[in-house]
Amino acid sequence: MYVTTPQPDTAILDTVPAKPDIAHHRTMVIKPGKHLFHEGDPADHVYEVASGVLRLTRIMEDGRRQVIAFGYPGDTVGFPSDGTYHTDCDALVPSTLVVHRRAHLESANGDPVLHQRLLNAALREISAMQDHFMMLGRKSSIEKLASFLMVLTARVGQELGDYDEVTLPMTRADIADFLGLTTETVSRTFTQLRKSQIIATDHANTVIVLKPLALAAIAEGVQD
Amino acid sequence: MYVTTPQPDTAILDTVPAKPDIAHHRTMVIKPGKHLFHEGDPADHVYEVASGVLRLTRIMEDGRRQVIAFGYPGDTVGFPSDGTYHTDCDALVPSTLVVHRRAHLESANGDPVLHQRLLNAALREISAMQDHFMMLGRKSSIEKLASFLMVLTARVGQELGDYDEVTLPMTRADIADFLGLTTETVSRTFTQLRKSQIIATDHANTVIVLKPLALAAIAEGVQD
DNA sequence: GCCCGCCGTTACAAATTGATACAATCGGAT
DNA sequence: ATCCGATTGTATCAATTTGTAACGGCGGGC
Repeated sequence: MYVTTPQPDTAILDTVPAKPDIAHHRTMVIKPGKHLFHEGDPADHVYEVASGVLRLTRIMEDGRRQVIAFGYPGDTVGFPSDGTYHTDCDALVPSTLVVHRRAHLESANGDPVLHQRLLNAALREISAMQDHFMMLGRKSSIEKLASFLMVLTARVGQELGDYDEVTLPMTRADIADFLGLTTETVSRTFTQLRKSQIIATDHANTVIVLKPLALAAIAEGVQD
Repeated sequence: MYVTTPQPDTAILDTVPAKPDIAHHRTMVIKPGKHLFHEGDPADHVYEVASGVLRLTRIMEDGRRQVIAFGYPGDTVGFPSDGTYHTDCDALVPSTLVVHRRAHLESANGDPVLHQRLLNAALREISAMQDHFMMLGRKSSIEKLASFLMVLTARVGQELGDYDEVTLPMTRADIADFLGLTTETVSRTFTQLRKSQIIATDHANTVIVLKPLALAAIAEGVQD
C-alpha cells in the first residue's frame, strides 16, 4: 500500500482483496516481527497478502530507513529483480499469505491465469509507486499525513456511526519513515489535525476521521 | 532512469541499451517538447528508448509537478495500469523509440522472448523506484544532487582525460522536480559542489566531475 | 541585429522541518 | 496489580530548505 491519490474508478477494486482459490495454492502464516525476506535474499517466491499487514523497508548504511510500502490484503509483495529481493519485509500483525513460485510470475507456462494476475499486480505496483513519488517529493507534512489517513481509511476503515475509524498497526516511526518525516513531525501533525477537530484519536493507533471532506481537502493541498 | 544506489553487479548491465532487432519492430522518432502520451490516455503501446531522453511527469491540480523519471536509452516507458498511462511523457531531445504493442507485455502469446524482456523491464522498474524512494524521502539536498550526478555519469558520462563529463538535457526545474527540491536549491547546491571543487560546470548543462570519489561519498551520506 | 523572455544564479528573509530533551502514557511481563 | 521499557506527545531551539526578489546571460523570434 502506497499513499496515492485514489482513482475513483479503481480505488474500490484495489480495496478488494484478491480471493485466491486457496485450496489450489500454498498458504503460510507469519507472526508479528518475523521477516518474510531480507534485501538481497534469493527471490524464489512472490506473496499475496490474504490477511494482516506487512512492512517493506530499505535501510541505508548510516541507519536511515525508508518504509517502501505497507502490504495490506490484496497487495502483492516480493517482486524480484535479478533474482533477488530488494527490500526487507516483515509482519506488523499476524498475517496469512498466499505463496506463489517466482516462475509463475516470470513465465506463462503452467498457469496463464495466475501469471496474468501477478503481472497485473506488478503493473499496478508501478502505478501506485508513481503516485507515491508525488507525495514524497512535493507534499507538505500535513498533506502527507492527511493523504496517508485518507488512503488507509478508504482501504481498511470501519464505519463508526457518522464517522470512519481506522486502526494503525504501525508505529509513528513507521509512518514517519513511510512519509519521509521524523516521528516528532508526525506526532506534531497528528496533534494539529486533532486540534482542528478533523480527526480524533483513541489509543494513538486508532484514528477516527471526523471530517472526511476536510481531510481530503488537506490531502490534495486545497487549503493550508 | 531513477536516482538509485548503483548495484555494482547490475549497474553495468542496466547501462547497456537493449539492442532490439529493430528490423522486426516498429520504431518512431519524437522531437523535443513533443508528447509521447499523456496521463489518462489509453495505453496501447510500450516504448523502449533507443536514443535520446524522455521525461515522465505527474502534475497536481495546483501545478506542483513531480518528474517521475528520465527515460534514457535502454529504459522502457509506458507501463500501463488499468489500460491507461499514469504519467505524461515527452521528449527532452530528439529521440528514437522502439514501439511494442501492449499485448506483448500482457501476454506471452505471440512472442515469448519479447514478453519476457518487457516483463523483466517492469520488474527492474519496480526495483529502481524502490531505490528512488529512499532518495526522495531520506536524503538531503546535496546528497540528492550528488546521487543524481553519480547515476547520470555512470550511465551516460564521457571520459574527459582524468575526469568524467556529463551533459544534462534537462533544466534545473526538471532536476528540482525530480529530486523533490526547488530550482533555487538545486542551483545553490550546484554552486556548493562547484566551490568544493568536486564538480565544474561549463554551459550550466555540462558537468565535469572532478572528484568522483568525493561525489560518491556525499551521495551515500558518508560525510556532510 | 535587436529585443524579449526564459533560465540560472545569488542574497536575504521566512517558514518548515529536524534535533534535543523530557514528561506522559501504554502495554507487556512479572 | 505493579513495574519496566518502549512509544508517544510536547516544548524549545537549531538547521535546512524554501520564498522572494533581484540581476546577468543566453537564445529564439521578429
